[in-house]
Amino acid sequence: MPELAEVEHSRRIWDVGLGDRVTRVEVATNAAGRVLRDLDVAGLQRSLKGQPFHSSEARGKQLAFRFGGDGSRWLLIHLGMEGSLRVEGPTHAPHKHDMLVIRQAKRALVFRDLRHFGRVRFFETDGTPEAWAKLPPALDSKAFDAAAVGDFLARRKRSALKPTLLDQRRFPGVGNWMADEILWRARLAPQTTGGELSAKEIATLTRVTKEVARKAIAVVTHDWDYPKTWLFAHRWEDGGSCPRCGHALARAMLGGRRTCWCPTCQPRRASAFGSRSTPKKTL
DNA sequence: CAACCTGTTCGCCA
DNA sequence: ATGGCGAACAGGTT
Repeated sequence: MPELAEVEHSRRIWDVGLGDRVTRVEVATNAAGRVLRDLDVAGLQRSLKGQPFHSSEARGKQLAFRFGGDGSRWLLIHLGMEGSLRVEGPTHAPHKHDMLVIRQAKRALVFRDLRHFGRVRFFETDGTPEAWAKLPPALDSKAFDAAAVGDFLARRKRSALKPTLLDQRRFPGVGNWMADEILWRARLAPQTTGGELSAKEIATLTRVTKEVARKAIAVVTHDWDYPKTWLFAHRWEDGGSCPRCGHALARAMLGGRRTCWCPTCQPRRASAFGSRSTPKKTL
């Protein structure tokens, strides 16, 4: 479940190969039509061969690995649902779900994706590839503020907050568990609609989103052990209870996603009942 | 063994 | 044009 923090962690895994030259690039020969769609494989192999690994960057759930002395060769990877980056020995024999194997003299940098929900793209350009430049403002950026969140919620005033938080165009990096963690901290029921929030609640939601993003990255960087004070540590358990008030956690499908919340810390509003019915009024 | 789960995209509908 | 929502996608696990 690669979300923002796991993606940032994944980025660092390949960093052991920074500065070293690529000797060879191998791609999955079968079952990779989806992950490698629109990828010019021959062009990628030709372009990376002999080039040093220049730098890496993560934005939300997106990863960029740049190659070449000037970093002009951009390998963009999205891990999908269960994709992972790994470092194997120089003689690594590709696993059947290894979508990409970038060989260097001392190691192999591997992108493995069992579910084939990931995506690999490649661009060679003097500037920044458009696919990278047009990514939305990161959660920790100044542009991600209460005004931006408020605008977004205003356009989704009848949508539940849970699916809205999963929208990568405004909340890049937020995934299923982060969305639940954010709503729990903000004391907002996941069924609450965007139009129901006060200005103060929008400010809280924005602040908490930044906080969860920052702390999740810090946790992953240090010991990968999410504190028991987080909803995250309890949401997977059968039964689990709220780490704040001890009440039994509630679970339901919302927007097609398994959702966990505390019914007492995150009370539903009267107007939220029946929110799945068709709106009778539009503006 | 069919259902499940996950993030994104796509298609359809209003 | 835009929002909302369900289906599709892949395949290991239950």
